[in-house]
Amino acid sequence: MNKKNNEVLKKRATLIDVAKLSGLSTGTVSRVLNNHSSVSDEARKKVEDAIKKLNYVPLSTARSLAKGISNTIMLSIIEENPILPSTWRYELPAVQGIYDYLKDTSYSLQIGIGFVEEAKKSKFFENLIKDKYVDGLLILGSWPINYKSLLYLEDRNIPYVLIGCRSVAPTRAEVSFDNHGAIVKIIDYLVQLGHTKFALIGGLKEQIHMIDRAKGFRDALLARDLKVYPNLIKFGDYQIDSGYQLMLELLEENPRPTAIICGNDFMAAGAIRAIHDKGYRVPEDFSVVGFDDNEVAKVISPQLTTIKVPVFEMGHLAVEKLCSMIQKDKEIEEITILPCELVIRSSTGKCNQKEKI
Amino acid sequence: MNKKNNEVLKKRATLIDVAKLSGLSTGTVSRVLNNHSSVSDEARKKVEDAIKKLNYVPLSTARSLAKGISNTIMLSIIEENPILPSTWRYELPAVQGIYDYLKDTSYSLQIGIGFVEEAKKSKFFENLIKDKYVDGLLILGSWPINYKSLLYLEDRNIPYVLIGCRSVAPTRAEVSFDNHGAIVKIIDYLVQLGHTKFALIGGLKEQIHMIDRAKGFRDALLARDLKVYPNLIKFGDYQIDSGYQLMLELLEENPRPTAIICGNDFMAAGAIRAIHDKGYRVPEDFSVVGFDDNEVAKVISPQLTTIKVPVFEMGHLAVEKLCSMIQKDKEIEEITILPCELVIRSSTGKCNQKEKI
DNA sequence: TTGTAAGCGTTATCAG
DNA sequence: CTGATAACGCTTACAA
Repeated sequence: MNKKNNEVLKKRATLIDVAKLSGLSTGTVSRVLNNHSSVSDEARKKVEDAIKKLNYVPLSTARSLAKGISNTIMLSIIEENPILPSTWRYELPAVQGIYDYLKDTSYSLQIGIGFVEEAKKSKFFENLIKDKYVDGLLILGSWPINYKSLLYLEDRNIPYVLIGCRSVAPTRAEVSFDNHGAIVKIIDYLVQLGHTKFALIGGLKEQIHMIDRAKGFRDALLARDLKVYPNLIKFGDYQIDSGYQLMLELLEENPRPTAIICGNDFMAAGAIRAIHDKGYRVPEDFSVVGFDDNEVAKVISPQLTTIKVPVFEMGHLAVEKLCSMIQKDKEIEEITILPCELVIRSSTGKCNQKEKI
Repeated sequence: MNKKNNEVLKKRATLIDVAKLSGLSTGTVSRVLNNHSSVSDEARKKVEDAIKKLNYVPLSTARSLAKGISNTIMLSIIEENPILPSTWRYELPAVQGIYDYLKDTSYSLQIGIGFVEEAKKSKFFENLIKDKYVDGLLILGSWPINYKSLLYLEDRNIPYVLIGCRSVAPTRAEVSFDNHGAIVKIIDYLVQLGHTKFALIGGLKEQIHMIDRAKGFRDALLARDLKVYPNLIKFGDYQIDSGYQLMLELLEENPRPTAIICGNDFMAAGAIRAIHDKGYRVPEDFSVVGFDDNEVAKVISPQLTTIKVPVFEMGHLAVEKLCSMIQKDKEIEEITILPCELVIRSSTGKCNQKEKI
C-alpha cells in the first residue's frame, strides 16, 4: 500500500512511440518537434495528435546529446564570506530577472554558489562546471574575477557574461550599474541644496563597486571645484556598527562635513544613529545618503535618501545577451552600464551651516 | 583576430579517447569512472593516467541518458506577487543551505520560480518540469500547494520535499519551522515579564505560517488561562504601513494590549513607529515582538526582540532528505519541524501597567 | 578481470 | 516531403 505498483507506473512515452502511433517515421516526428519547415500539414497534424494522446515530452538529455548542446545556463553566484545582509537583497532580484527571461525559452537555469576566496583561484570556473554541461555562464559578484579562471571558459568556448563584476583583463560582455554616475547624481543633488563639505563612509575598500564610487566621489567634487578632504573619506565593512563608528570619527574631523554619503543603507543607518546619539539632527545638521534602497531605508527615521540599483534589469539584460551569444555564435563584446535612480526621502535637506570664508 | 580558430579549438575528449590512449576498452574505462570493484589496479592506473592526460571529463547528458537518471534536482520557488521584501531574506538562505549540501554530491541544482497564483493551478508542476529532466523536486513557498499539481509528480514517481509549505492532502516529506512553538516561546517570555493582555498584528491571514502562528497565539494564551481578546487580533499584509495602521487601531481598543506580537519585523517596525507617534514608549508602555530576525530588527530603535528562523538548515535538511529518497528509492514519509530561536533585544520589557481587577 | 556490443532517446544526413 | 539509419557519449549485460 505504501509502495507504488511499479508495473502500473506509466513509462514515459518516447519519440518512437509517437512515430508508431502516428504512422510516421521518427525523422518526421523529430522535424515536427523542431519546427522544421519541410513537413506536410497532414503529417504535422498526425504527429501532434499522437503527441497529445501519449502526453509525450522530449527527453532533454537525449536531445542535448544528439544536438551537442545542453540548453542549460549556469548562474555562478560569488558571495562574500561571511555573507553580508545586503547581498541577499542584491542577488535574488538578479536571479529573478534571469529566470524571468529564461522561462520563455527552452533553457534551464542551473545555479552554483562560491565564496570570494574560492573565486580567486585560477581553477574556480573549471571546478565549477567541469562535470556539468552548460551552454553559457552568468557570473554574479562584487569582486574582481581571476582572469586565469575565465581562460578555461575561453578555451572551451563557453560564452559568459559578468554581472556587476569585472576582471583585470578585458572580458567579452559585462552588465553592470553605474556606481560612478550614482555618486555624481547624489553630489549634484546635495550641491544644489547648498552642501560643500562632503564625507564618504565607504564599504569594503577593495570591492569593485566601492572603488568606482570612491572615484566618483572625488571626480564629482573636483569637477565642481569643491575640495576633497582626505580625512573625510573613510572605509568600513558595510555593517551598521562600522557606519556608526566612522560617523563618530567624522564628527571629530576638521572641517566637519555637512553631507555624508554612505556605502550602503546599513552604514547610513549606523551613521544616523551616531548623529542622533551625539545630539544632532538629520537632516537639519547633517544630510545622510545611503545606497541600495534596502528595506531599512524606509524603516529608519528619518527615512533614507538612497540609490536604487536596477538589479532585476541587470539579470534580465545579461541573460538576454548571453543567449544571443550562444545562439548566434556571435562574439558580442560589450559592456553595458545601467543607470541608477536617486530616491529622495527625508535624510537629506538644505545645508544650514553658515559658510566661513 | 576576433574569432577564435575553430580548428585549434580543443575538442572535448571522450571516453573512447581515454580507452584508446590507455589501451583498454570503453567498458573498463567506464568501470573505473563509476568505481566498479572489478577492475585491476593496473588497469585502473592506466585509465586514470589517460584521463588526466586528456583532461577528460564525462559528459553529463550522455551519462544521464545511459543511466536513466538526470543527476539534477530542481528547486521550485513559489513567490508572492508582488514580492514581499521579507521573501528575499527568506529564500536565499534556503538556496544556500541546499547548495551547500549539493556541492559535495554529483547533483546539479536547477531553479524554477513561479508565483503563488500559478502554483494554485493543477498543472503547475507539470508545466514546470515536463520539458526538464529532474530526479527530484524541492518546493519552497509559504502558501498551500495545490495537491492535484503534486499528483503529477506522484504519477511520474518523482520524489519531492516541501520546504516551509504544505498541501491540503498529506504529502510524503516536509521540512518546516515551528511557527506555533515560536509564538508559544514569545508568550512564555512575555508572561514572565508580567504581560497579560496580548495583541496579534498578523501578516497575510491565509498564508500558512500565519495560520499556524495565529493558532499558536490562541493556544498559548488559553493554556495559561489568559484571555483571548478577538478585537486584539488583526491581520495586515506584512508591510510597514499595515503594521503602523493596525497599531493605531489597537491603541483605540479596549482593553489595550501591553504586548504586541507582529507578523514580521517590518510590521513591528511600523507598530513601533505608530506607538512613538502617539507619544508612547517602547518597551516602557508597550512591548513589541517581530518575526524573522530581518536586518531591520537591528536598525530600528529600540532594537527588536524577534524570532530567528533556521532557513539555511531547512534547505540543507530538505535536500538531504530528498537525496536519500532518490538514491535509496526509499519512501520517506516524514514531517520535520525545526525549532525557532527567540532573539531578545530591547523592544520588550517588564509590564508596567497596573492590573485593574 | 576484461572486451564486445547493444542500448538510452534524439537529431541529422542521405537517399528516395 | 518522408524514411532509414548512423551518429551523440556513456553504461551495462553478456561473453570470454
